[in-house]
Formats: sequence, structure tokens, C-alpha cells
Amino acid sequence: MGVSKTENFSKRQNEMAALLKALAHPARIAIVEYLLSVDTCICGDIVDHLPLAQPTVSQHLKELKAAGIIKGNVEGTAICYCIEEKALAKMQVYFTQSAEKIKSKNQSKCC
Amino acid sequence: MGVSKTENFSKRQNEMAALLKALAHPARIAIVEYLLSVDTCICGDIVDHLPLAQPTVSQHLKELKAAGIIKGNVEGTAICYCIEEKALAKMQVYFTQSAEKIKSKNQSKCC
DNA sequence: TTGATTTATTGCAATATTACGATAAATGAA
DNA sequence: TTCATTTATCGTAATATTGCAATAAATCAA
Repeated sequence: MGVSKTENFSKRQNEMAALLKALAHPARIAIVEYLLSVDTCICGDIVDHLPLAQPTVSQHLKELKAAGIIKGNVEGTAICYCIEEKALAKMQVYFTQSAEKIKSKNQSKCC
Repeated sequence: MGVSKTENFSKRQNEMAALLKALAHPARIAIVEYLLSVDTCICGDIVDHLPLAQPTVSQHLKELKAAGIIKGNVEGTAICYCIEEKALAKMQVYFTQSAEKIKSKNQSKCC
């Protein structure tokens, strides 16, 4: 990503950026939406639901897991991936607060 | 970013990924938070509030604008940047719906 | 017009991301 | 143990991102 100067920003800002970055790809959005759509989280068939090769999907899953957006349990030969509720909640709170902040503002000056 | 196969995902998935990607950098998070924190949107001093050189900030602003997260009006020598309310609302709705979906789920099977 | 101020663009080096073939590792079944 | 199945890792090519110095462009003031 080039030489991101992360040390110059707050921990909270870096964490939120990392969380959003983990979701900032259509394949990872699709994975999360698929996990949200299935009722149980036995998810050995994620690869079949995505238009990407298995190593690519595995890499995206790894990124989502590293960011704490999903979690995975070994389940025999398969692996069971599920949404990590807390991560989604964090983003929901962040955008809800931001949306509230903007509504309470007086923006009539120029825009 | 390598060769993202965007054509294989839905328009909605690509749009959400693009919106999140635009925010997925601490500098851009910081810019949006700064714009949220000032009451009027006369914002010629964004550069002074960020630990980055002026061309770098300008580039981040361009990205945010291209994604529709902020809008800018020429205001004499300065430029007035403001939050685009609709973009934030989109993300808020997306995560609120996702969070609701996960709460209504039966995840007891394995995670 | 000239100069000062502010923002945008260009060009480039350093690094990160994406995708996938090949292959490895892990597990259960026979 | 051997085989089949599933997921992870490695290696690599193609492309994208980040940051900044240098410079351009735009606007206002004098």
C-alpha cells in the first residue's frame, strides 16, 4: 500500500481503517454477506459460492479473520467460518455516530 | 491492488466495497472526522490538521470526493470541503442491517 | 500585470494487493 | 497405511496505493 504513516494517526483511527480495509473488496463483502445469509455456520462451501479460485478465497478468508471480522473453527476435514458479531457492531456504531453528528450540524455556510 | 475481478460481483457489492475502500485509510478517516468536528464547512485548513504533505492530502481528498464521501466548493482562493451526508447514511444502513441480520440468526451450531 | 496564497497535478520510488498454479498440510475413510 | 477431500501456503506476475518533491493552475490583492 505504499508507506502508510500509520504512526501519525490515533490508534482508534488506525483500527477503524484496518476494519474497513478488510471489507473493502467485493469478494470479502460477498463472503460476509454469504455468511450472513446462511442460518447455520457450517461453511465449507464458501469457495463454491464465489467466482474465484480456491487459493484466492482462502487468502480473503485469512484477511477477514486477521481483521477479526470472521472466526473459524476446524470441523473435521472442513472449516466452519462465522461472522464475528463484535466487529460488525463496531462499524455500525461508528457510522451511526457519524451520521448523527452530521445531522446535528449547521452546514448552511457553503455546501 | 492487482487484478480485481469486479465484473464477477454484483453492482451493489462493488459499490459498497468502493465506498469502504475510500475510507479504509487512517488519513481519510482523519479527514472525515475533522470535517465532522467543525461546525461550518469552510475547510481550507485540512492540510494543517494532518501529519502529511500538501500533495498527499490533496490526493486523499480527491479520492474521498471521487467516492462521493465528501464534496467541495471553490470559495475564492480556498476550497470548501464538506461531508456528503448520503454516503455516510449508506454505510450506516448497510451495517445496521447486517448487525440486525446477525442478531436474528441461530449460530449455536459451531461458533 | 505582478506577487502571494492555496490547491491540483505530474512523476517517481517504495511497498501492498490481487489472483492463481503448484504444492503442502490436515483430516477422515477404507 | 493409502487415498480422497478440504484448506493453507508458497511463489510469482500484474497492478494499485502511498507519499512527496517539483511544478502547475487558479484566484485575489495591490
